[in-house]
Amino acid sequence: MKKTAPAPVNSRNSTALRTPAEPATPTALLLRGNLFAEKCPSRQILTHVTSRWGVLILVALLDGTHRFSELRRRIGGVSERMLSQTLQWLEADGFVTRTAYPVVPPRVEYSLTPLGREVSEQVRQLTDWIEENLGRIGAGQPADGAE
Amino acid sequence: MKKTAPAPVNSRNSTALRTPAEPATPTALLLRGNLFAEKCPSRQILTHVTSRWGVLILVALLDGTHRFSELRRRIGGVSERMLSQTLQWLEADGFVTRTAYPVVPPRVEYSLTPLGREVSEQVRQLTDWIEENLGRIGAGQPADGAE
DNA sequence: CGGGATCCGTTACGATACTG
DNA sequence: CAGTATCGTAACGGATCCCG
Repeated sequence: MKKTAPAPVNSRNSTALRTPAEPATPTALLLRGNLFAEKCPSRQILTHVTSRWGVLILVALLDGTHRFSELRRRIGGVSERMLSQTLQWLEADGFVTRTAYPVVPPRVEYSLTPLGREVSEQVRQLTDWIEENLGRIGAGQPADGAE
Repeated sequence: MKKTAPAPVNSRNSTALRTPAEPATPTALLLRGNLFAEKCPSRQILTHVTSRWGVLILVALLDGTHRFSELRRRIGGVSERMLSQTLQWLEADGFVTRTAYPVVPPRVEYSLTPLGREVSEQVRQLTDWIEENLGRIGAGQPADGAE
């Protein structure tokens, strides 16, 4: 009997991923619980999760598995480059699962891990708050129209 | 009777502040409730709140008023420029109150507005989650040591 | 002396084109 | 369809100067 479904490949060859900034400073004090410490691992994670597209990706994946192009279409304004990059960060952090089906045309699906679902819930609470309180925000904001 | 305390000046002259990116796209569909729409106001706010330093500033201000230099010292790695810039965003959004005392040496204090306190609480829940679950994060991460 | 506006180098970002 | 490579642009980060 032959395989009807191609064996999906999870993750890629674990290419070492680094966060963009964080230029490394002398004092390497790892204050684990201190978010404000520059070298704290939590800062790294926070950078990924709260990155411009990370937030939207996590929230988007809350309603289930999505393909690359679906995410791209859904998240307005994201470039392929950044979508790919951010997904790799989140995958390396253990928040997102990447499943590639070796078919043609290629099919890659992204979904949240149990851990990822937890963060996403937290992120979602934040975004929900913002959307619900939009009317109260920006009192006195110059409404950027002119440069 | 003369004033014992100098009159503090709240906010500056409302210099028009714009977010860095968001290059303006053709379709100006304002889907108010849709975070994924590029032009949605909530995206603007989200960008400020989840910006690299915005998160840390909001959390830092949760325990009360802080001076500029205090924030700078507390938030490891932030430059004066970015701290100032981010504070201006948050002020324009109505999250942060800037109070400048016309004394010498100058004294400027930043604190959360009631609205700002609400977002900060949301942000805090996220950062707390990250710190508490650090041990579970990064399973399989290549532990980037060399480049 | 504290804060932020300016100049300049570095780096991430966004768009396009190309590969599997 | 799902990315990676390359390049131009613009934001970021640091140092300095200026103002109060």
